[in-house]
Amino acid sequence: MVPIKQVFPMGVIFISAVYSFCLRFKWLAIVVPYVGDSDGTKRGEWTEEEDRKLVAYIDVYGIGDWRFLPPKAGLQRCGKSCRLRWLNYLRPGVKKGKFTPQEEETIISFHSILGNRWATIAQQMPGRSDNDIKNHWNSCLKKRLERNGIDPMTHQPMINLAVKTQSFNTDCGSSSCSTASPFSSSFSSGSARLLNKIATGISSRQHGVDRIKNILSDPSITSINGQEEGFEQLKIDHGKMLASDDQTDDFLMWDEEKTRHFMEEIGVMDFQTNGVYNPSSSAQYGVYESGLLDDHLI
DNA sequence: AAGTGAAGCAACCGCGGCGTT
DNA sequence: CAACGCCGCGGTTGCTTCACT
Repeated sequence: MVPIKQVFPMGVIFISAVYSFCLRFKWLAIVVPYVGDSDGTKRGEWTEEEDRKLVAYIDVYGIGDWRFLPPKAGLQRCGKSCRLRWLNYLRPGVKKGKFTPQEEETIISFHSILGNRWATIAQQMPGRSDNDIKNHWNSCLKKRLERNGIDPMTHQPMINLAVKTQSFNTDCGSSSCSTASPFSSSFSSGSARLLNKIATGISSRQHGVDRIKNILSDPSITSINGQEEGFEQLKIDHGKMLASDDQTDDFLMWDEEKTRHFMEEIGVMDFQTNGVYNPSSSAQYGVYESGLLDDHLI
């Protein structure tokens, strides 16, 4: 008879070994089934069987009401999860694998105009889902731009912004103002919000893809000068706001009127309707023109 | 060989817009 | 016109893989 003192540690080791083994080979889902929500809907990774069911159902009945699709298809998933799985993975023509340099260039170019409007950007890239593009941006392109001294939100060299931000931090006597980073998070997030605000006005559900293409092909914003003027004005306005004491997240303070004014200045509001966007002209945004994003960096 | 961090990817969550009642 | 519910979008999280030490 083995004393309990000796059995217990052995048992613990055995159980953890089994657990690790199951986890490593994804057998845990079988050994310990994931229950999911209290209503019985399953969550987590999709199995091949579930994929087959979803594809088979959509092949026959097409995409209808996502709410009622799961029970009809014999799936214990919520409609949202089915939709996501279909759009990002199972949909015919969906392109997997690495992004080509051309695709990356296209993403950067569109992002410089549209901001984080991933769905709109995805419409310009057949086969790529918005989730795919978003993931690639967040995990790769954004960091690459940052490494090369380009603010991924404004698509402008960060050096100027850094100087301005540092002066802001110097002016700010509050201990809450971080001086560790050369870039103010509030400015970055503010810029992002501004760009998204602008993009919201010209893209997605409010306006069609054709209209966005028109914007992108508009000579008034494709000219480097026009763009620089716009950002110069942005920086001037930003500087003015920094001078004021009571505004830390300046761009949040922009109302619709001010945003519209800025958009008019950079020529976004008064666009013409002709032409098709050409990714090869992405140098127009100054990113490549600056020489900071050379071929070897891509 | 083991540990650790970065990168990549899949999926979930919460919110806002829009259509319907 | 308000309330409600669904859908789509963007942000975020968590897991796996890979590279490096």
